[in-house]
Amino acid sequence: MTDSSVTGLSRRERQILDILYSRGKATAAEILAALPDPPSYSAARALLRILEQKGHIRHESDGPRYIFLPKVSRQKARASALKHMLTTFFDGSAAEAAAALVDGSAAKLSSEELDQLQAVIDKARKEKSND
Amino acid sequence: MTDSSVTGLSRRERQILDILYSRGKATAAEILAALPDPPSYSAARALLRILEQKGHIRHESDGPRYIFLPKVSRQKARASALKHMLTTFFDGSAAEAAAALVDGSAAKLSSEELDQLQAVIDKARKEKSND
DNA sequence: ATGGTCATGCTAAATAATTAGCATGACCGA
DNA sequence: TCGGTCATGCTAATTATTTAGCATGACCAT
Repeated sequence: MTDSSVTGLSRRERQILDILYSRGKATAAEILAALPDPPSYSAARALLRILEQKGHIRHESDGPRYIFLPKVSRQKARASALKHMLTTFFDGSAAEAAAALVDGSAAKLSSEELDQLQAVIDKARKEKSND
Repeated sequence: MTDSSVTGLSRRERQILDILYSRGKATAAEILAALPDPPSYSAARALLRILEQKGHIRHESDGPRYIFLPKVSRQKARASALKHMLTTFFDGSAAEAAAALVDGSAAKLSSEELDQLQAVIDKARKEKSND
């Protein structure tokens, strides 16, 4: 896993890739609309071409237009993003990060969500005893 | 909270800010050493000057050299980074993100850490009942 | 006190990123 | 079938970023 998957992207490239990861897939027009401080359509297209050429995204044809998708799965991208976040902001501690998510003002978890998370913890405990 | 705090940085600027957030503070030489594909010392210095001018970092004097620090607290930077990560990779769900942290291959949590996290969840439940 | 080391600042050049312009082709409705 | 709309691709120019070079000053050891 190269670090350049994160650091190797220019600002616009990142913005576009973020949009694609949050939406799963999108047309050029949708991406343009979602871009902060949106440039011309041409500019967006050019970026998409570059991203594709670099191997970060691919496209499918949907009739007259293209649908763009990330080439690396959301799962994998997630994992590297989390890892990067851990080392940058949490001294590598997943526990602290998880706590910040539950505790943090950014989130209000429902009791259902708390239950789910509880289940994940219990599962982790169980797996631990099987070592 | 402007989005540009994230998207408004160039590649090198981000790399440097990440280093500063992960270490808390650093000298120019340390930052240079930590940079991926490190440029010249002069180049690193120039970036630091720009970041300072843009208001992202500041410096203190430690004898003959400067110590650079982020201007926005780690806490706040954390919060925006988490938020951004949630919307990009977890459909805004903090619960899913927390689960990924506990469950994910990126992390092996100790039972102590699991206990801590458990406590945070219990606390959240309790606060919920006080609504 | 002189030369080496290590820090700083500033500036200009090279490189990379971003942008818009224009050409082309498919399709649909008048 | 003609004209408008909306896609596409390619290319060149602008703008931003990144880079290294050089000057200066402090400090330490010879």
